[in-house]
Amino acid sequence: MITIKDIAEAANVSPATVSRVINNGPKVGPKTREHVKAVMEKMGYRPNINARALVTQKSTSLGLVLAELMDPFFATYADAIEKVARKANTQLLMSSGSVQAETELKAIETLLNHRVKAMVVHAKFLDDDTLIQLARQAPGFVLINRYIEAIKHRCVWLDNVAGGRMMAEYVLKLGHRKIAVISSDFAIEDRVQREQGIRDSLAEWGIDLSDSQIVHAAPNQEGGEIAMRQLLASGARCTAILAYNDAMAAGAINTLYDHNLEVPKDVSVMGFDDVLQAQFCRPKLTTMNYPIEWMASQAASLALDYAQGKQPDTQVTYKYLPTFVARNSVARHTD
Amino acid sequence: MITIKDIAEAANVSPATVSRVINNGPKVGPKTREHVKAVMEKMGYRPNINARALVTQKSTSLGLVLAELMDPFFATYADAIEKVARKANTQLLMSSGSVQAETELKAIETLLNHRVKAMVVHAKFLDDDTLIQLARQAPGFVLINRYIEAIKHRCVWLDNVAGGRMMAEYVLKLGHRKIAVISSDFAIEDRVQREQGIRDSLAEWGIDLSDSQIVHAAPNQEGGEIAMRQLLASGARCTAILAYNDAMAAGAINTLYDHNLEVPKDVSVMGFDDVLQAQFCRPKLTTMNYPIEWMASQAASLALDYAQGKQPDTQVTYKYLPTFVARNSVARHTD
DNA sequence: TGTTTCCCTTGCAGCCTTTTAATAGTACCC
DNA sequence: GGGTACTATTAAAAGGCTGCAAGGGAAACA
Repeated sequence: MITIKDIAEAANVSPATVSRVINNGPKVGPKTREHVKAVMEKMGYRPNINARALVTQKSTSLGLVLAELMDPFFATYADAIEKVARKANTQLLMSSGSVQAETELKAIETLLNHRVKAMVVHAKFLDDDTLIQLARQAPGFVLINRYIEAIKHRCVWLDNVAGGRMMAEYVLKLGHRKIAVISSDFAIEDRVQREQGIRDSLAEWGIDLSDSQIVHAAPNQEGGEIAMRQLLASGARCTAILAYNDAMAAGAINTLYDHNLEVPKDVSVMGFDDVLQAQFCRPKLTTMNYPIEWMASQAASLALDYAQGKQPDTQVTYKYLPTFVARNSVARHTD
Repeated sequence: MITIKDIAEAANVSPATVSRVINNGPKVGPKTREHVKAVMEKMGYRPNINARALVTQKSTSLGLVLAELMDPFFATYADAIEKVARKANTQLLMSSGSVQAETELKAIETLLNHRVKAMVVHAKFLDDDTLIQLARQAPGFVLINRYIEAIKHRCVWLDNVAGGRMMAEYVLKLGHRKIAVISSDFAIEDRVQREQGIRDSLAEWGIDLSDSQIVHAAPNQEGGEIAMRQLLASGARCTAILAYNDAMAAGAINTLYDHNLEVPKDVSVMGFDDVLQAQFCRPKLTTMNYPIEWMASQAASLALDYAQGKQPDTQVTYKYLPTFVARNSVARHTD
């Protein structure tokens, strides 16, 4: 592999000059610059990013931690980050596998070992203290979909409680009173918060959510199917189902169809996230839009900014609200 | 940031010894090893991957080039690669944006600049010669979804012609004779090959595919809708539609519904790829399964092997065949 | 012509690791 | 106790690049 030294020799200048040409630095005469460029071109020079990272003490890549690319939610998230990275002329260093505390930690540490200064981290299993401590090690460490007070200016998160409330209020206003919840069985705060929001809202209308009206299963389509079957089997009659996400909602709809119940005529079903699946589903899902694209963009920009030494704006907070998306899976309830 | 030298000092040994402890190298006494380990733990040492990459002359990361993460096809592809990477204990260095020759080239060059030895490349726009030349620069350069004779042992590809044939044969055997094709308008070989396969098969049955029976549009749901509208508007009556991919098939179905045509009762529609969407669609899509997961795994393993100096097996070829997936969007045709 | 100024260019040190060749140390055998 | 045969350890160089401080040359001025 051909180095900066080879170029310097071939062009009859010093490595330092070549370096400056490469980095478009100042203090290089125009004719020298052209000449060096020509030599580089001719010899097919490739800067060694590793050497550069070593000497400059930082990696140009943007780190990314997520759970699983197959999940359309994460795909959207990763895609948004990637777009920011591309615009900023850096690549993504991806550390996937955030499905349990141990792997999550490993993913983040890998990025730190690479001396990545900017990273967007999706971590649901590590505890607050660990994350705070890790955040200290990279100036551009930004947490997405999670809020930790001590590092709040590095958190880009969704108000899940509000999201839960919005779901419940919507179906309540449409006349539904018998409401069931299909939630995730993952031990993460999102689901607890959304359930909380739903409970709060129902309580305000004087409705109590009994244990039989809330079932937990894996947060995917199959889980939705299973949960719905369980709900039907338990005999709990309801006119509206609030699902933890679109996949579960889609699963619930499948099961309902199998039981000859039409959506939304007989039962209304509401999703969350508004991933592509919500539009492919029949009927198209009424759901809450999780503005993950914006959030991810925001998080990536923030990470890049902090990595470059920008100080956090103490005024701003990066809390996002889901927005309501009306489609065809929820209908007014009339007796 | 704390370095190997700091550890060496604190532990009263030389950097070389520390290095050997880190890498589980030989020639270190057990008590020294333990001691050094303890010091590293205590001081929170993090190996500098960049320095390591510089001295060893290679990056441990696995490179990945693709078009767009949002596309479920690519998400599946990336996910499969990521799984292999994780198992091999390396991270992904992702260079996205392979949507035109220029960005494709840039993506690959970025990886080469990182001295990545293993990479899986999805490139549809660069010409053969350029790719051959680039492949020379990384021992573990593997091309996916493309076949180039000169570097065939580095190509993991799908037989698209055979795929096209299979589609056509299936609907022909079900009695369809009036067949239309909704294809992509991208200038890539896949679509040409699939169309070729379809034409070949039809020709064997004495059927000619007229120009009015094949329309091109963007390879997504909207493109499918547009193409289908165009087809209907042109008055070309047909009983079976062969789509370039599942998204286009789903779009076509939408348009058909809008025109009060039922799928598959009135018109059969067949997709390609078998992405998640094929299952979410109503009716569920009959389609061709593109074994991208297996192919991606294969490609990643191959890349890693080659990067480690393994010689290509000249006997083996990495051609894959799509498989037929029967669901509910295609029916027998009866007059 | 001699000096100053300014701009362009260079030499060198340093970034952190790995690795090779050499050294110090230990154990063993005769 | 001197020599051999290892083993554990170290010093030093290398890897490619950047950035600082300093050097060189030419133009401009006196």
